[in-house]
Amino acid sequence: MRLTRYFLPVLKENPSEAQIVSHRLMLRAGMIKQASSGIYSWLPLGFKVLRKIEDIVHEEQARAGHIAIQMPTIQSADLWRESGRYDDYGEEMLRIKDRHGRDMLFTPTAEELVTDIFRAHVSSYKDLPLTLYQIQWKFRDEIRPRFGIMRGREFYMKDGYNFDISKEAALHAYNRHLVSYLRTYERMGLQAIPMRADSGPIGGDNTHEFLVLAETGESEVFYDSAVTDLRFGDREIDYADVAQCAGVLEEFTSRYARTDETHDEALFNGVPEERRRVARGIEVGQIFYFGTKYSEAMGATVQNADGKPVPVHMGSHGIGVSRLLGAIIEANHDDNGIIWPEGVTPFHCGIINLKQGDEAADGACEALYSALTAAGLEPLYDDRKERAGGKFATMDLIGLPWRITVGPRGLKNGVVELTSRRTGISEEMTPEAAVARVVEIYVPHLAAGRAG
RNA sequence: CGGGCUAUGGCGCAGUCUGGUAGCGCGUCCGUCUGGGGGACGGAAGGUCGCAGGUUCGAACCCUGCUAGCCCGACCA
Repeated sequence: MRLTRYFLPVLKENPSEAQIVSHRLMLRAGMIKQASSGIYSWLPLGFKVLRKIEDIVHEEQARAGHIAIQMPTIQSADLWRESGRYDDYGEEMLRIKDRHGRDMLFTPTAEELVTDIFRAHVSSYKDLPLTLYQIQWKFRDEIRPRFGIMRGREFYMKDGYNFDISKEAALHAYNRHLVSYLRTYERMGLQAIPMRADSGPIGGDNTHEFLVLAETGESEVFYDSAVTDLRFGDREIDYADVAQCAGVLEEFTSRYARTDETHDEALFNGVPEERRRVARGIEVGQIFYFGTKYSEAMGATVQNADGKPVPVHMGSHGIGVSRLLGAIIEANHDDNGIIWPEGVTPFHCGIINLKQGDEAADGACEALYSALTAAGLEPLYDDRKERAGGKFATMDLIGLPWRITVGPRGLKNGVVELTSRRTGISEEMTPEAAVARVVEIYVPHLAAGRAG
């Protein structure tokens, strides 16, 4: 993309409404625009990152054997009355009446609808296990939206639902989700720590929240610092392997790690003092096993091997897709702007032409642009007739992890400059070497996507 | 939902107390000189001052009502 043809309305000054860094930077980098309280339009740069995150979630869901569907945002109240949640959910649920006066609602989650789909079409244990998921807009009418998209009213969320014949099978699904979530977050450059959590209105006993440590997090968290040393890495995983998935769960959840909701001071004191940490975290996902709560209320049964109807065991699992943008920025920024992890960056590499109109500089930039594009990468070429300072400031603000700087001075010696946004370290090299290096950097990230 | 506050050009703000031609900085557009971290100079566009009513010869400013948004708290993925 050439910046002169793109739509990137960056702001030099901080909008007064934004309090936390991710909100400020998203507004300044021209990623979002508030439409009303807690509701945002996604501008090109923000939308691009949102889709990158969404792609990673889809890829990892597919890898775990889960199946994508799409359910409506506006639902009839009838199903919600059937489960009893129409009254339980409270003011947070946005209720709407259609022209006939029928009660409708804007979905805050979809257990009822997916259970309705299931009971209509699945009747045999042979069709299990089954996990259906969607990535869809949700609405929760927060009393007080804040922190930009981190706590908006409208938000984009992956919600998945597993259907299994037994508690044992459903717990495997639970473990499988935990594993797939660890992979998902790690691909986004995030460390999200599973912590024992509270189930809230979803119900159920088994539940973990995934938290990204950040000073601006809304939850107070207590953990054994040993959990921050855990990495999923590139280990091979067989999602059908019950013992292996259970092993990962054990590895990642055996140490103390809880939010303030479930914090137990006595247990926490059992952690060696030098490893006890109290911090704040942003919740970016949660997994639940809730058994037969919805299947019994809504009659979602299958016939087992003996021909007897039994209610299915279910769980639901969410990833806050739009919220992840905020969490990623909270965890990856400096005074000059965002620093995108390679896995989610809107463009792989920036190209700065220090002297637009200079024949050598223009030509070298065009050649770099073509070479990167041909290698399957998306560069963002700042071809504006701006001064160098302005170009650097914009590039730093929008946070592309790699930047190639091209100027007449360097070109006289046959070199351009490759700079890491994260470390600030620059290296001079030939344009060909710079392209090769950038391509090499992205090889694992592109491969991770294809493998899904 | 309690408490506090705000609304003036795309963004940040002054002007309101004390009514009298709507301003500043940044950004945007045009031009010239520039050119390796937001440069200089010259020109220009852009605002029914959140909405409705009232007071007044005259309202961004005073009065009444409404709406929207922000912050703290409780709540929450």
